[in-house]
Amino acid sequence: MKTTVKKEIRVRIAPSPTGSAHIGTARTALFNYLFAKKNKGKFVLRIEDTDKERSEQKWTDEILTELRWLGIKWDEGPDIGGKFSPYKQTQRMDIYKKYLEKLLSEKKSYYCFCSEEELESKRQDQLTRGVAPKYDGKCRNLSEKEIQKKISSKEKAVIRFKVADKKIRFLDLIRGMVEFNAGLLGDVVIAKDLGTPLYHFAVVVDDFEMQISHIIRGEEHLSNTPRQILLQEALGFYQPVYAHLPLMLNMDKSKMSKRQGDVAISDYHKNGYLPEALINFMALLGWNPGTEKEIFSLAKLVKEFSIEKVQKAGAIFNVQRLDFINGFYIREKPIEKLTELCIPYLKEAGLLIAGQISENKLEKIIEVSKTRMKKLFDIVELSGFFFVDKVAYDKNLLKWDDMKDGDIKDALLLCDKTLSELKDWEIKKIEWALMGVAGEFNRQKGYPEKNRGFLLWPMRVALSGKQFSPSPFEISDILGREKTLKRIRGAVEKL
RNA sequence: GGCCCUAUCGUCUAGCCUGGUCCAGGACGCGUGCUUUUCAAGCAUAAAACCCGGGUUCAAAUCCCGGUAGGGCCA
Repeated sequence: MKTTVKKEIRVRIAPSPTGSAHIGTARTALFNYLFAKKNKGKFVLRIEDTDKERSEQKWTDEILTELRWLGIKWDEGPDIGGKFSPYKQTQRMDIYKKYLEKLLSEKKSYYCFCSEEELESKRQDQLTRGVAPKYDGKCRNLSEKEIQKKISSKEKAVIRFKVADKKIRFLDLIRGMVEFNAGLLGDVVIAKDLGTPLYHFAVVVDDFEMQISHIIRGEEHLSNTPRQILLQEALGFYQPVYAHLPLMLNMDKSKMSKRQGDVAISDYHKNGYLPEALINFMALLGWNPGTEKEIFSLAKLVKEFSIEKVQKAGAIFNVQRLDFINGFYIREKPIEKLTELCIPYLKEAGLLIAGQISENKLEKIIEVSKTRMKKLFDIVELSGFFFVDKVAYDKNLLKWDDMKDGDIKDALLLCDKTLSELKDWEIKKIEWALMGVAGEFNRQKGYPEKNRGFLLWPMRVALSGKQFSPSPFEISDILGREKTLKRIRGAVEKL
């Protein structure tokens, strides 16, 4: 067995463009990227589009877009130097054909003429007998004559690989020694014909041709590994080093799926998760530096990463934790940057119309809202009331504690009066003025003196129309005198 | 069904290799308190776990064996 490990570290991810780029692809990409950068190696992106029917260019484009968004850069692959080949399988068919012919001529694989129905009935039979279903090797030893005859009479055929009946052991960087009994597998179909290789065959060839040194991929591929190793041996290839990453799981511990939440990277992108937050979160799903540090930039991850510290067990993709990390990164963002990021969401919601609001004011809005944001999209709900002319709300919301209706009105009238008399419309002055009259208001009404809610809650609701919002001072400051007074008077009229 | 992988608070995990410092540490979430007009943020604080059963040992989360459970792959 050749286990010549390549000196140069080269890793890859090999997504199929058959649907929206999956979050699992992002995680695998991240770990490959970290491993490559950590070891001064190369990270290769290969698009596996052997499945011609289901592969589409738009999905390839999406993979590229989302990986770029995440900041995971590949060193070789599509779009590097404007070239797409040699990393697109559909453009490499002659290579697969060459190896397929080699295997065939060396009798390491063979044409199989068994029909679907025949195989299916055998399978059922094996199942009912309680035996593991596997191909019985019927076409394994057909004579050259028989083969030629069947081919010339255009009988439908596939190409099978002779799977040796032996034990396959390999070292997995994460799991240690793993052992399989290949004999249980049965001869596997590696191509429909010379021009149509199947996944298991194409990966093996590509990984060799691209001189991949380490194959870091999801655990779902663990049981595919022995047959790939056998194929490598048959073709005289070296054996790359394997590392199988723990899976990302649904809440019920099954493999992450659409049914139970978002699985497309673009879903997270669109909802306003920050790439750095998603990266940080995903890295910590299955990896831990062994310290109590939890916030890592991509660059820091590269520094600290080591594949030995990767966990073996699958990890539940806990959105609550992602939200926390995302909120953390949002709060850390410089305000100009954060504003820039929020603008598309406000525009999309029809709240922000170009030129209608000054940049400075917009930044203030984002600033007072950001502690409540878990994701960028939240800004719409959080700050909508700043952008509209009239706020709609139930008048019962104006009531603080056990306030009487008349008192709510008086509170609002007092706010109106106090603010109307205010000379400079500045946040601190607004606050001082209102705080200055709050105590007296409570005394007159017989409310506990220090509970300013009796004055401020009705005002805050009048301004925001919301149960939760920034303080009335912050809102007044941003809204400006005219709008503030208008909203307060609007509330009075409701009562 | 067969094969393989996995197993520490509800969740992500530290500790396990090199047994004692672990009546198990951190974080999210949840509870409480402080701050406070609200919510959020911030700060403080509580509750919360070694899958089970044997063994080895003076001593086991840590080593060994056997179960159990969950997951993946194959079809």
